[in-house]
Amino acid sequence: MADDKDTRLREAAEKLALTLAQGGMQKTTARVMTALLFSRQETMTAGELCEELQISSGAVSGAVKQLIPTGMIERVPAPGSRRDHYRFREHAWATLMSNQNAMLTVMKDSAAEGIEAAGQDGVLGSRLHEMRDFYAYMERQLPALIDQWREQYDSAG
Amino acid sequence: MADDKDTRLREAAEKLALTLAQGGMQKTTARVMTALLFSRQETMTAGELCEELQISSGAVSGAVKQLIPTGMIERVPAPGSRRDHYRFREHAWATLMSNQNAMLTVMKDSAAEGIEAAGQDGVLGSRLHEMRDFYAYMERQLPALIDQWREQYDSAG
DNA sequence: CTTTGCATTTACAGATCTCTGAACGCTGAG
DNA sequence: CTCAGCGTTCAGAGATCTGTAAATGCAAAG
Repeated sequence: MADDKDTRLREAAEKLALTLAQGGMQKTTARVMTALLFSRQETMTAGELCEELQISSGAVSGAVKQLIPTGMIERVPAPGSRRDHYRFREHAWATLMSNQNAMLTVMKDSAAEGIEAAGQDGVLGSRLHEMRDFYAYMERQLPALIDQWREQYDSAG
Repeated sequence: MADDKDTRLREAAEKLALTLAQGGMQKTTARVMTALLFSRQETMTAGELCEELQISSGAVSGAVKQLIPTGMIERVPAPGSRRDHYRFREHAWATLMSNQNAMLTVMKDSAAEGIEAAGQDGVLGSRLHEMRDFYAYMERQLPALIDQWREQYDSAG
């Protein structure tokens, strides 16, 4: 029974990992992330990840190396143990979306660069103008949206 | 002079393509997209894309095949010419962001699936609960944000 | 109906990426 | 100071992806 639910959990994790992989994320990286996300435990060691996902310790090391800088997971100091413990980070989703803001900035800047070279006129000018306007708008509004969610979520408990 | 600006334009296009490629988009697909985006012309033919990007016609065909379904570019009926003309689509950015809504739904559903299997309690329960709440919120608010931009942009002209 | 010009498809080759297994290095225990 | 137990790094094998060139398909023009 608990075993059955565990199976469903593992399947859900793998399914999501596959979707994320389609969307550009490294396959193993995605699997490590979803394994931590769908784990019943608070944290998992590298060894546990190896066994659960049937991958080498080198692969885990590499995945973790990609995940930590994005803020999705974190290394947890493990007193009394030499093994590294990893945990899916609190508010990771909000962090992830905030990181996407960087991409919005890139897009906006790229449009601005084009306008600088081509001017505001003509087909190209208006195309780039719309692009710059759109991303400037999103760049301003998205963080506000995330903050709103935080407030709403914190107050609702 | 115009040549100089054209160079800057082409460089800006390639630079953005590279960034998009880092973010998971196919390299050639990204190059085709940015070539159309930064083109002075309203539309470009497949042949022009081949020459500009120094790639085969097969590669163009493949890239276009990926780009059209996402709504980023469109095929333009070319009366009096057998060549296909392609154009960067109006409001493509808003479309692109709307498409991301599908991903938000996937995330929300995945969280819900996990909760169904694991319940709301425990570490896992609250982790998934936060995830579901966050994505449900974004799924509702993002389309509204895009609409707001449209209104603002249309009225400002 | 044939020809012509283009787009598309496909098989293949080349490049790239990613994992594994082993060597290496670090840190804490004894 | 040495050993044990990890994590990390690295070279190489394997798989995957992607672009090219050629064959194929299709549609308009003559």
